[in-house]
Amino acid sequence: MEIFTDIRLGDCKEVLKEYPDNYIDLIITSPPYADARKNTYGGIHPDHFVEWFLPASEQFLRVLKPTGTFILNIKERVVDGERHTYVMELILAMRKQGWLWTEEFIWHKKNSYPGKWPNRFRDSWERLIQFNKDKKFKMFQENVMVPMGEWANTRLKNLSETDKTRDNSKVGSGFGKNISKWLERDMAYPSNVLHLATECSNKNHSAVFPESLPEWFIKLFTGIGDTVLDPFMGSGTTNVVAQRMHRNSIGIDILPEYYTMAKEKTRSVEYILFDKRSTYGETNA
Amino acid sequence: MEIFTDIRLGDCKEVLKEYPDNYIDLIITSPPYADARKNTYGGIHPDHFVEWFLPASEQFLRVLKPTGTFILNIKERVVDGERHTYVMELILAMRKQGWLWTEEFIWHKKNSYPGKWPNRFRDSWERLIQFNKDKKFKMFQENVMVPMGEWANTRLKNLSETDKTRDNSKVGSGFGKNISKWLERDMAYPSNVLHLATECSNKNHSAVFPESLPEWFIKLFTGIGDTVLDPFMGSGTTNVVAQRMHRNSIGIDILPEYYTMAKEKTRSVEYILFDKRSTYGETNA
DNA sequence: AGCTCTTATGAATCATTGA
DNA sequence: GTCAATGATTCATAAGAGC
Repeated sequence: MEIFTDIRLGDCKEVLKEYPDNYIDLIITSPPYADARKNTYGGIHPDHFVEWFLPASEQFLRVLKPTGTFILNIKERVVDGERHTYVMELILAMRKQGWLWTEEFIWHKKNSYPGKWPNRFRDSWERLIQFNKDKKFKMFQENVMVPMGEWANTRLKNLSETDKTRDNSKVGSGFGKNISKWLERDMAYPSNVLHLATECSNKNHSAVFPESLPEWFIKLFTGIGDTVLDPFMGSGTTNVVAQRMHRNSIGIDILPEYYTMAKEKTRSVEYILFDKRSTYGETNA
Repeated sequence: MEIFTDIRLGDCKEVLKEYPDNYIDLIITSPPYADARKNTYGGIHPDHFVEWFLPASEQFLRVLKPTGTFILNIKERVVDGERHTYVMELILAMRKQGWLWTEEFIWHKKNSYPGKWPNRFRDSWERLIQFNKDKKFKMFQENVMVPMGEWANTRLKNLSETDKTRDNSKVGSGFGKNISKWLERDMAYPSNVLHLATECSNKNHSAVFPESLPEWFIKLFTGIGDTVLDPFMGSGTTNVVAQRMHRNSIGIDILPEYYTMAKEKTRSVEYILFDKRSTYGETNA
């Protein structure tokens, strides 16, 4: 199967006009946080973040399939001792635009930036806000099941003691079967809290997002051959991961440096995959 | 030192009118979630939650000291497949009332109940929203420091080798003193993500809140002899904890069952403490 | 190969200084 | 006075070095 990786230079709200309606399966992105990257993106002021973002999200709504999902990674900054309200205002405004606010995942950043301040602790979480066009959307929960670690040992033991008794007393019933399924299972569905470390390498890019983050959502919301969009791609992490997972992808960024970097990274992955395929092909096929 | 525990029956926005301005050091509460406890509290519809809450928060703002803090434990419900927006609307409305939205802590509920739904995973976090009256407020960060763990031992040893060199080269400087402080430390400041298990006992109360939750915030934001308020006390967990920690406390609930239960629990704690004191007194003093 | 040990650094925040 | 730049603070992770 052929898949494509479109790396585009330009403003996403303009570039996306070239794409048809209901075309994308998953949009996942981390826009430049308000005022956070003044040096690289020119600095959107927190007070103007919503009006800046809405024309883009309007295009996202148009190109997304009705069964598709939009995951927005964002966190409000502290401004003058308070958390700014632009994220909440954005969610309210996007609902008026027609989006459904389905869920909010928490990304717990285990290795958050150190520091000590008189009024607050280290900020070690970010929002992963899920929007949809329709109440019915694609979700492949079984693809992101996690091994039951210690959690299982303590929790399942407790459950099993009570339930095994009931199991014995109801031998042959459907209930018993359910319990045994539970016991045999060594994988569990995750919750809406993700524990991932930020990546410490990759000095080139100012907004590093660990590969496991897009990977998780691509597994959860798309199948092979589906199409993923990152409208603020930065160095193209999402596209690299999508390519590796055999998903089509589109990445857009307004900065030439990022465009070049992402082009480079996705190309090199192609080569690597090609090399591996040929190497492995000799021994396996 | 004498401390008091006031358990009151009534509507908090009315009862609080009896208390003076700038009187409370910490307000911590978990209001009846919109529509979540229809059977016990009469069910506030999500669409009317904000207008229902604002008269109460106005009183909270009045009775709180300028150096005090208000911690609101809340999570939006899923209504018709979407997360409802009443929490965000409440934050925006409370800021207009004069509150500062200082921070949002995440309570990660490690043992949230397992379950499976077609469109979402287990909800294993809640918001702990911090509001203040003033940018300058009391905070005793050192009271909630956490052990650094095994890993810290190795790391600190490693650091010391590098830093001792620097120390030697700058003998007598303030820098050297800093390093020695580092070496002696085995505790680290926490972040804004709290990992607590929910309590599974206490089936009587419909909004169970583990004792460690009020305990953490009482340690962080109050000293001995300060006054804590829980305006939707439920079974009185906050007051029991405050009493045990030698803080004055006020608990208010509109339901006679909770009033009675909280009266009972705070009284029995008094007795237990008294018993312990007399018993231990014989052997120790 | 598998360990342990070492080092660099990540979407941070606040107070102070300078323009 | 307002706004921008600089310095101080200090935790968890992974990549790299060493054995």
